[in-house]
Amino acid sequence: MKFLPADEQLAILERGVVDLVDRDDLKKRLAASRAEGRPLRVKFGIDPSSPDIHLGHTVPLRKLRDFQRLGHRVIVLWGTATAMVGDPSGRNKTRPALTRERVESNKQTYRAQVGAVLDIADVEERENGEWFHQQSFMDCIALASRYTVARMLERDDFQKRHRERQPIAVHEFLYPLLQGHDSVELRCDVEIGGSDQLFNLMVGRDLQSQAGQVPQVCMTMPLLEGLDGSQKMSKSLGNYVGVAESASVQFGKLMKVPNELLAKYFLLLTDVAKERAAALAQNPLEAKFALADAVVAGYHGKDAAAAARAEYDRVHQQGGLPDVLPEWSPGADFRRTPDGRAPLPAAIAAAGLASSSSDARRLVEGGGVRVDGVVVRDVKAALAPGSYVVQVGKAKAARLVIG
RNA sequence: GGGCGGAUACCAAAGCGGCCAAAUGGACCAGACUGUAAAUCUGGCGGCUCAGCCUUCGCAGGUUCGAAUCCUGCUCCGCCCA
Repeated sequence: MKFLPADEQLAILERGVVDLVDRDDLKKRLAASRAEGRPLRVKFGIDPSSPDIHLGHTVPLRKLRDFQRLGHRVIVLWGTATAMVGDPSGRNKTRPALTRERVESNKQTYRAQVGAVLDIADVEERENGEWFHQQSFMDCIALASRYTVARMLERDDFQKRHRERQPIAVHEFLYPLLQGHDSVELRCDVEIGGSDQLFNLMVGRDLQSQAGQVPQVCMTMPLLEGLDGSQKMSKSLGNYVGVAESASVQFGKLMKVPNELLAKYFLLLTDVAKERAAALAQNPLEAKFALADAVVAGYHGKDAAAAARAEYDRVHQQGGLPDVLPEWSPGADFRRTPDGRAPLPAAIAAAGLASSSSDARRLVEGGGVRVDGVVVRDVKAALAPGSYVVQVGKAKAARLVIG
């Protein structure tokens, strides 16, 4: 493996980072690695605590990919042990512990999605259960003895919770130690994490030096705000773009990114150069198209991205229909009118275009429902046998076939 | 272990015997406007065979013609003292 000169690598690796502890150290290591032809060991820990990953998770993953492309050894550390503790970072309360089975199944779905960003075949996959599931309680005490309460309390979120008299469970104090110990076990040169992870990463340095290793370089990436523009992207908040979502869904969602966030999304989710992103920013709509194009192409390919764009154009700018129209027909238990027609609200709900027939009824009353392109406001409307295209709002549509 | 306070819809938070499917704000949905997004305005926001009916206000009982509102027990949470 031939490595690029250290400063060239550094230029790529520095893109988008928040903290780099420290830069000179990284540069030296890159130089040494090049001289010796030895790749750096770069760790990123993932606790499989929720089943799907979204663009927010891909920010550090993309950084790993940079390392991977530069020829370094990328280690994805599955936190099969730590997931059961729960990382307290950025949380204001203790989170529920997961079962071992749950962790394992989450890991499998995660793994497939991580492969969309990294070359998974060329990743060293490990899990911290390898060592933690073996260790005894005495080992745990030994680990705990390496750090003081005062130092643990330096952490912002612990400090805050302590000040506000929010409970901090004792095992939460252990989390940073576990994560740090992983770096010792793996002899990491570099660890990557979200910017809320800096403390945990730094603990790794301390534990490494105590173990006689050279402390790792810590690199943190920004947390990505979701589509609402304010809160961290998360599935539970519904402001996310999932890695596993279809091209047209991803495209549509990315077109909803707040203008203010465009530059950040370009920086962290695409390889588009800063200058080009700045030039694009002159025209937010075009910039957004370019962003959606770049991201969607990364997960689904250029053709799918182009198709998604054409579809978006048609659906949102011309009020047309999506490419894929789900089809629905009434089942045997669907209640019809005496003359065999299908009541519109019930059909809309059954077809999944509304959450309930009451909801569907309100949508009809509110003028949000079109049948074959014509707004229907009559709640009592019913569909005679035949085929209809029913649209709810701009983006939801289905073909209803009444037999 | 002792004392006090609280549990209301997705979240926050009013209501404290009938006028309560439950004020208000946020989130969300639909409409208008807009080349995207934002802002603004309008309507909606438990369910149903919908001018009516049914199920909700931590859980289980009780009082009452009538309970989210009163009583009893239970569960959980917060605060204070030890």
